[in-house]
Amino acid sequence: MLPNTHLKYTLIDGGEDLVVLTIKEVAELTGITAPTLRYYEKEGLLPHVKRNETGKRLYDDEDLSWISFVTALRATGMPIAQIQKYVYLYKEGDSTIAERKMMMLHHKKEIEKSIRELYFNLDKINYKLALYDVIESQIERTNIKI
Amino acid sequence: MLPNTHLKYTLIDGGEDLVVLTIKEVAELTGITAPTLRYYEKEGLLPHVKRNETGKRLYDDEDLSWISFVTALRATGMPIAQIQKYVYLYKEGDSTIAERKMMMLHHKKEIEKSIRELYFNLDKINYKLALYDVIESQIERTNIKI
DNA sequence: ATAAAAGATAAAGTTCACTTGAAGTCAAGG
DNA sequence: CCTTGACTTCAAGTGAACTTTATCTTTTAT
Repeated sequence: MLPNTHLKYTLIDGGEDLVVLTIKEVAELTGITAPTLRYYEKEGLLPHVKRNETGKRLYDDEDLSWISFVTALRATGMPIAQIQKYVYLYKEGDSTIAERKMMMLHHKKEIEKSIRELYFNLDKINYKLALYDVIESQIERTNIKI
Repeated sequence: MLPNTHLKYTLIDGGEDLVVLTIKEVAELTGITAPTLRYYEKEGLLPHVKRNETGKRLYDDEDLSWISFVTALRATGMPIAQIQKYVYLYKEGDSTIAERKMMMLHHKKEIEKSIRELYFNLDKINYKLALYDVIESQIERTNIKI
């Protein structure tokens, strides 16, 4: 028996054992559904996800990093198309580092703008809540029961 | 000639002059397109928008307040359906004040959660940017030209 | 050995929030 | 007068991001 053949998801790669996960395990781990993982991959958001001999996806550490990164970009409102472009540049290699950095700088500014706008609008909600507090204290003072 | 008949958009209401705006003017003022204003009204997000004799919309101060409020709710991610519910409760009258306040408190918490999540993901982007800085300084040290 | 579970692809469907188009009415300017 | 532009309604269309369905293959468990 060859070493590690009893371990379902272990590959030998340059003498280094790499644990790989099935799509189901990644879905449970990340909270992203399997269909969405397949969709992201099809759209080119997840480069170099490997397959086993029969075509089933196997996710390694690097894939998990990509998923985490893509999730952060999505959660901060970056459109799929822009992430697509970023991954395309990444695949182009080191000559695109400057452009990728620019994209991230720009996105950082966008996130900061979103945060500022949320605070601004939160103020309006807080003002509304303050009005409700005034109404409540008026009701108390006048002894009106609801 | 009756007073004010030369002013297109002025009504006399309880001795008080109220300036009212056309949908086009409101669109320019708020940045919300006329179709969206109609859509919001149709969906019940804007109560008591008046019309002139021929059915054209006329927006007064109170309508502008509602638009501003609805805009703040939308910009902070409240779905149309929930704003609908809020306006429905508003129309029900004072007996729904407690529930409306609860909705706003809950929404405030959601906004605060969104802000926390944005900061959390902004950290990841900043980490990525830091990596790019490291790469750049490496390039400088080794005198590699791109 | 075989039934059930898990994975694959491709295409169609869903949801949300608008946006656009079609067709008609109304007011102002040349 | 009559054309132009701003309004109206209602219905259909759009785009983004998934999600679901159908059909087929592979793996796992009894």
